[in-house]
Amino acid sequence: MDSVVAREQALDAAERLFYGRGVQSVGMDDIRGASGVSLKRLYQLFPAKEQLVEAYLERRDARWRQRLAEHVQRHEDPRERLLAVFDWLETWFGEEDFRGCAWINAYGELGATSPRVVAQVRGHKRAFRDYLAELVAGAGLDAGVTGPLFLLAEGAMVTAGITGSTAPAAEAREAARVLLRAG
Amino acid sequence: MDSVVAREQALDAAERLFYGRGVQSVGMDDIRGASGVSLKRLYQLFPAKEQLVEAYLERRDARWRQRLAEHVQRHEDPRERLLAVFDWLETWFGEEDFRGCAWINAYGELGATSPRVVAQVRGHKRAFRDYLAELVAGAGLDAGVTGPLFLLAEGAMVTAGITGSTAPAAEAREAARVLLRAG
DNA sequence: CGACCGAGAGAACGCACGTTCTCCACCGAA
DNA sequence: TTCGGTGGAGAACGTGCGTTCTCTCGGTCG
Repeated sequence: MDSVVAREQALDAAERLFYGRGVQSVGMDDIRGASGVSLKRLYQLFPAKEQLVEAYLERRDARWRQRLAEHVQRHEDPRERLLAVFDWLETWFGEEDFRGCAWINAYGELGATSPRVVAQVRGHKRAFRDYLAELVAGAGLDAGVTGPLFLLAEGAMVTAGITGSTAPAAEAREAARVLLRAG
Repeated sequence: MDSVVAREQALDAAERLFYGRGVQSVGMDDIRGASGVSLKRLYQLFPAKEQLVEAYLERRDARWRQRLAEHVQRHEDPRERLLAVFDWLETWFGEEDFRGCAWINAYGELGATSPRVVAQVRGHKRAFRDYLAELVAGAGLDAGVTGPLFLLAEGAMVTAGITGSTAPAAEAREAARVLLRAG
């Protein structure tokens, strides 16, 4: 059935609007207007707004990690792969609609009131950290460098979002290079 | 007049509630209930909720940076002072009501809709970064290490908030130590 | 052809909340 | 004592929004 199409369209609109303007300032009616999916259908697909938010974060998580992995896999050298993470952050930060990390923003907006959103955010960050750990292991490095690399990446995301600059990615990459050499 | 007292009480309540539950889920009536300051008075002191939010962030910024500086100043050695920043982060993360960085959270919640809040957040982060730069200069280090130290601190704040653990502070401190040695 | 079923448009409902207004009790001055 | 004004409690107002309901219409099956 094309309810799967409607679902995709709803999620497309939700992602664009929630990410761009924040969750709370976007009404279900805005989603309907932007997606062309009627309210009735929206509530059939997602029994409440919170579930739409959850689905938005979930789908974005899958896509985000896949895009990152695709970029990283283009490199052969295991150490280059680690640094490629920061290169990818830079291209992400430079995208026109970049407005910071969707999960960090969602945590700031809903972390105090929605446990389900908190779970999504923790899941996403854990997955990202695990992915870094894989890359670290693949490069034969001490597992202890995973934490610092993760913190550098998180700091870069937050700072790029707040300042609207891509520079934090290069800074983080440079710091990562030093850490890998010294650690 | 004790309008200055009322102002302090209002800001005390605002800080407790806004930080603990997020800005949007706290109503002006909640502020009144928690502060004992009547709505009429609240609106005399702050013409709109947004200005109360602004004042909350501003006062918290002053206090936050003073607490940090006080802790750092207890150390003599300039390099120790830099590391003391991360020690202080750890005690901050361990406070009972810690819910992440108030400015990062505020940016996530209101960054898309309130330019005044964005200005507060940028101002706070710039001040923190400038303070780190001072410490770096005082230790006779290359100014280029300021950025990485800042990113480590930001990453630690965000991660401590999301995971509810103090561990990111120690991780960041250790990474900072390595960077200072290797840079 | 006619009756039913699904879906869309959008009105309606209930509630929350930012902001303002009303009413009244209190207190200092003439 | 009376008058004016200050401030508090809380009702009232307007709006926005999450969610549900109604009405209508097009299509499909008997």
